[in-house]
Amino acid sequence: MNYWLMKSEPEECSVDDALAAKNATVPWVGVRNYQARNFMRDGMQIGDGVLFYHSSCAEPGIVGLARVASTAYPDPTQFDPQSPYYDAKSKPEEPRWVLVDVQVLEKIPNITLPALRARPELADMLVLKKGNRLSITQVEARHWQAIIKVK
DNA sequence: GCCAACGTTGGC
DNA sequence: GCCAACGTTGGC
Repeated sequence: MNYWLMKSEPEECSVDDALAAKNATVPWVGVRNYQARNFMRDGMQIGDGVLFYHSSCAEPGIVGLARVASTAYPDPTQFDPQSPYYDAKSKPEEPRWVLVDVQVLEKIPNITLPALRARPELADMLVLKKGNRLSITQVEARHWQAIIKVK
């Protein structure tokens, strides 16, 4: 069992959007970074814990608890010329990008970036590292536990 | 809108 | 394989 933090722009898919979806489950479309893709493809298992994070917004932070709800499968948006995530170089017989389904279990009061930084036990979370742009990072069990306690 | 950080691309 | 240029992310 692993834990992850997954960033989503609320304008794209907020925690409320995800909660409103069928079974509170959304396909995590649009990841176009190999490291993040590899986490989904090779690292994630159904049932893994997910911290739902809002990025590129007024109050970035952790806004929900979720779980990995599927194994990895091809991201359909890579084949859709209308999609901003379209990738002309990806072939259906050899898809370049995959995704997993993410199911929100609980919306929590926003644990903002400043609030995360204020907690010494969370200080070395990957998402808080300077220059971190990765949309999916692994979360250590101790960090997960601390956040469950704080929420 | 600015800018630091970092990933990707492409010429050589 | 190197590395400069360029593009993107994301906090502020």
